[in-house]
Amino acid sequence: MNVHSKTSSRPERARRGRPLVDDKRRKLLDAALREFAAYGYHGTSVPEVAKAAGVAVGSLYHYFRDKEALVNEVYRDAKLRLRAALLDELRDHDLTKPAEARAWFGDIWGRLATFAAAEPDAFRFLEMQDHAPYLDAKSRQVELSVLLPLYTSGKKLAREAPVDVMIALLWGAFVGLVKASRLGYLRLDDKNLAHARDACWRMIAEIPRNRKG
Amino acid sequence: MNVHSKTSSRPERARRGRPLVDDKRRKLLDAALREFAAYGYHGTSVPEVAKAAGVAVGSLYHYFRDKEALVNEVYRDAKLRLRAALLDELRDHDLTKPAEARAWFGDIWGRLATFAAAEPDAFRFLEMQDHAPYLDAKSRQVELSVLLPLYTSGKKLAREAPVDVMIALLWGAFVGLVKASRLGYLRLDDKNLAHARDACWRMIAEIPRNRKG
Amino acid sequence: MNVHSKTSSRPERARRGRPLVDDKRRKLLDAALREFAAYGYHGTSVPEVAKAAGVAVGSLYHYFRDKEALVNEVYRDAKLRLRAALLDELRDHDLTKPAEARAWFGDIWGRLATFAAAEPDAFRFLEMQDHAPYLDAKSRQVELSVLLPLYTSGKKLAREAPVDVMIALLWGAFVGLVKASRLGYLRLDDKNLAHARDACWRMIAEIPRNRKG
Amino acid sequence: MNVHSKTSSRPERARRGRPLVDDKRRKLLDAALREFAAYGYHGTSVPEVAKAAGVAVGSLYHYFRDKEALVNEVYRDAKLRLRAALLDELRDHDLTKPAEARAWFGDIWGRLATFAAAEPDAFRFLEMQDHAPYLDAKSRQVELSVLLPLYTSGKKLAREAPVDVMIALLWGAFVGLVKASRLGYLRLDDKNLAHARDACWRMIAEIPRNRKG
DNA sequence: AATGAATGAGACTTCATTCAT
DNA sequence: AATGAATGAAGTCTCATTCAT
Repeated sequence: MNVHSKTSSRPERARRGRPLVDDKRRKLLDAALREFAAYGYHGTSVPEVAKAAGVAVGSLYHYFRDKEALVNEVYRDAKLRLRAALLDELRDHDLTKPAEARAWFGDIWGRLATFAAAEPDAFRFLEMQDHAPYLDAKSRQVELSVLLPLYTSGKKLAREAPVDVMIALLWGAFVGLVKASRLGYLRLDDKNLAHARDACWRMIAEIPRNRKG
Repeated sequence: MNVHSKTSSRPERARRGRPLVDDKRRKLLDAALREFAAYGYHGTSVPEVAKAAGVAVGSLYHYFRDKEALVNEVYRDAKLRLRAALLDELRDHDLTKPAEARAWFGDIWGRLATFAAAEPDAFRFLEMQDHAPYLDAKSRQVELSVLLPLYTSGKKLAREAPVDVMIALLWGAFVGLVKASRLGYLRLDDKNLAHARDACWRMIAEIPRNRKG
Repeated sequence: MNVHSKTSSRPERARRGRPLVDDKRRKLLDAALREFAAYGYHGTSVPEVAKAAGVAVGSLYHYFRDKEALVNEVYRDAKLRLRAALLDELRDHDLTKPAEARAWFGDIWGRLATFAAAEPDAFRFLEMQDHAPYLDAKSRQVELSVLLPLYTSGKKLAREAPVDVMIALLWGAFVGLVKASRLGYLRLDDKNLAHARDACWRMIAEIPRNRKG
Repeated sequence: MNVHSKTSSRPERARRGRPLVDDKRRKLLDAALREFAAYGYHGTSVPEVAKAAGVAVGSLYHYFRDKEALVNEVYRDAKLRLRAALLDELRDHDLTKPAEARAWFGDIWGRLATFAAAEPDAFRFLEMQDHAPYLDAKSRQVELSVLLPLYTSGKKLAREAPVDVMIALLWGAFVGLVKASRLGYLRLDDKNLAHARDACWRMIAEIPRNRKG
């Protein structure tokens, strides 16, 4: 069920004695993500997380200093998986060529859609609320490591419009789409996804002025 | 009792005996909005709200049955102000005519931007998290009363793309913009707002058919 | 039963509504003193104190920020009563005259004995352990306000021996006496108290050298 | 590494294979004494002790049934070292002769001072609090084995004053001295120690009868 | 013998809610 | 209407102790 252990933040240190089989740490991260995604940070209690992970409360505190350390690890864990889904092995494009830019965008969009579908909890948690109040420096670092590559790519694409604005709009649009789907306002099928993708491409791809002349 | 019409929190009606100055109910709604916007529903305590309103806890419970009733009223209060800001006295347009459609959109966009700037707490609260878990029937009714007019207008505008998808994208894009601004990723000045508006218009305005011909 | 309300640290601010009759704050301080005296700070739980005071746990936190604030207030409360018992209305003596010095000491000793008998919990608590780890600045101030007058008086009395040493010995001797009595090693009756008083007087009253000549 | 091994609870039996260096039991007793002396019984956690001893928690429970058994062993261990320091090889005096009595007292005092200086943690722990609540029968036996010889010697010395009172005063005075020194109220140098010794001698040495004649 | 992950009771503290004044 | 003291359930976290390895 869980395929993303590899991207966990803890290095795979050599184990003595205890088997990796029933990795309580992993179970706790997964359970916490589910609960936080469903009820928010403040709406989730620590015993709730422990129970969902099938672990005693005390054990949770063996792996995480406190509740805040737990959210931070959950956050980084999810964010890093999002980054991987979005950026890993992304083909090198020449974004100045319209056709390649379009293909690049289609790729990104597909990855986003795949991630949102494969890991609804991770996506929901990452977008559900202001994490700022409890994120630590390390988590903010991870946050940037996702944004910066997007800005860099965006720079090559943008002509007039400010990249930051375009990224905010695009990201917000996709989040709005998923949110509306979750609330039952629409169905996120392939057709709708394609429509949305094209609409978003129109949004960020400016019509070249000189093309008209 | 309180209709909070003018977008401002204080209605202007003529008072007789009791001074308007001490409208505790209004103070509580305003304070609660501020706190909920800043810390979320679960992150805000009832005594905190009472204190921020300069009112005793007991009094809060005189005006609102419990915390849940309070959020619901805060939610409706804010949402109705948003609806008013968005839809009140909206000129009747013939959305099938491109120019008028464009003007209509510009109007909507301006109203949104004005609301987000004038009532940052209301905007933030309304978009900050999943309210579903505690919203009652009446609140959901209000939610719909904002969405339906948009859908209706959208229908007239849309040709191929599904309205629900377009609304979700547009709404999400604007929310993303404000969120990015709040987090310090960009500055929401007139120039950026205009860029964003144009980009969003490109997103929802479909390519005219005759262009293909 | 409780005669020391007057020395409580809280000023007698004008009360509205609620009666002073069942002063929960006072009850909590008294109960806490009893429990702390019996089991020590770390050996006493907050619910234990609340229960002993006949009050709900939550109420305790209404009066005291946390457990540490509680001990500090208990400490100051007890220490101030000790100071009052020891120093209030102490007659002015000319400590350079042997007879008056002796009378002064007899007075002090009697006051100490009275206090230890009247408030065994207060005496035990104050001497039972190192309070340093949790005492705040205000409490340390109170601590000094008891010691300084003793040092001042001691200065007038002492000829050769260092005052600080003499005070430490005297204080320790009395504490040892009370402790031994509590542990059942001796009975603290008037006869023994008189013996002890005379012994302690011999300890601190140096034999004048010139008397021999 | 450990200077008080001689009085340690472990007899010096001839060792074969395992080196004495890694005597975990000893390390645990020492670490526990340090922690208990610093934070008290209830203020010290078992994992804390294990960590300070450089030993796993599980191992601690291999050597001591539980926390209470541990304090009891620490208590006896320290108390026996105190007894040894105080009474071992104490010369036989004829305490009825004033000069010998004085010498005997000087010896005792010196031993006390040496012990307090050499083993501050042991001294502090033994005097820091009421151990009664957790001491078992065996520990109380040890307690008596220190007191009884003192009482016996005291009997020979005392004429009028009750021995128990004198011992309590003397012991308390010395404890008060060390405590005041630890709290920074005075410096425990040779001069002050000599002053204190003389003062205490005055306290317990009764005025010769013939002075009255 | 040794380890330290695992446990759950219980510690400290907060908070939604009530109610006497 | 208004107050805020009072309550106890529930939240976060610690700790003595056990046990598989």
